[in-house]
Amino acid sequence: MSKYEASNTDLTKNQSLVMGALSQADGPLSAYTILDELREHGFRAPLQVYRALEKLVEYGLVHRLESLNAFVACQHTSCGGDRKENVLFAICEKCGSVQELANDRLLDVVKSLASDIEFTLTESVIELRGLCATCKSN
Amino acid sequence: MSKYEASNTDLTKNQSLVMGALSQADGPLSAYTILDELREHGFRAPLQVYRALEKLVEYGLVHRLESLNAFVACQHTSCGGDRKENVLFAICEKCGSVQELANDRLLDVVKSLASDIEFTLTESVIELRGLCATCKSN
DNA sequence: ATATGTGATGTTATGTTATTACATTCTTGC
DNA sequence: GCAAGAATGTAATAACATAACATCACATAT
Repeated sequence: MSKYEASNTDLTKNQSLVMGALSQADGPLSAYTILDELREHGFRAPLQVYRALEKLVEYGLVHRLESLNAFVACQHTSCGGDRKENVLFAICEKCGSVQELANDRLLDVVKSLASDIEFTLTESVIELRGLCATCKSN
Repeated sequence: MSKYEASNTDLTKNQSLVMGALSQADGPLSAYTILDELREHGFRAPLQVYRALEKLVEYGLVHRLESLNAFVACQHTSCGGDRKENVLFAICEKCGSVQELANDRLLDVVKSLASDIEFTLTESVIELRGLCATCKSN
């Protein structure tokens, strides 16, 4: 049973549909792409997607990629709602694939930097842009 | 003489106007805010702003903040066009202020992470969200 | 069983950010 | 002068996101 299915019980109908679309996708999707995919399931307005995404992000099941204005299903067991400083993404600018990484050393550095300037960290947006291994070698 | 004025010679009229707006601002500005500020100088369409911003970002005089869809004047002597992996921003969610930091330790970690997954890094987007020292204490 | 509160949903309209397409003007080197 | 390339002007449209308000579904207290 996948993480998505395990959490599914708690999701509303719209949330499940959006989660399903993101889980099946092989990369990030924009809200409007999700909307188009879900029209056959009765979706009609962007807000239906955005509202579901808001909750899914809150639950840690979905991440928003700021540099793409897109959303991607969490690739970890779960990110929970409380570790928004600990995750980063490597986004391939050729094939569009996204790898999600969690790294404590990075978190340490980020926290230390924040502390140097007395900045109280609530969330960190870390998105690496470049070429994935596959695209690099092709 | 400020960095902005020093570089000014090489900028076109529209680029100078946009750079001026960003330099005078005490924080990040959206492209449309810049447009409104420059209407009195003859600006009429978003593209005039976006085209100037594109060049200014290329020259390293301006940074784009992905999590705000906004732009901010570079706070360093200059960022050049070639160090797009080495800069990060601390964005206060209360007052909107932005601090620009350059940190080699962070860069090392990011490079090491990228290398772990054989990811070829071309740019890194690192934006810390939280409260600045001033807002924290008030 | 009814009332009421809360969260989710539906719908329309609108606001905000960014780009496409094409015409014109301004430089710069020859 | 004049050709090539950069910058600009303008209109239209695409893409992303939210406001405002009505309705529905369901839990639970009376």
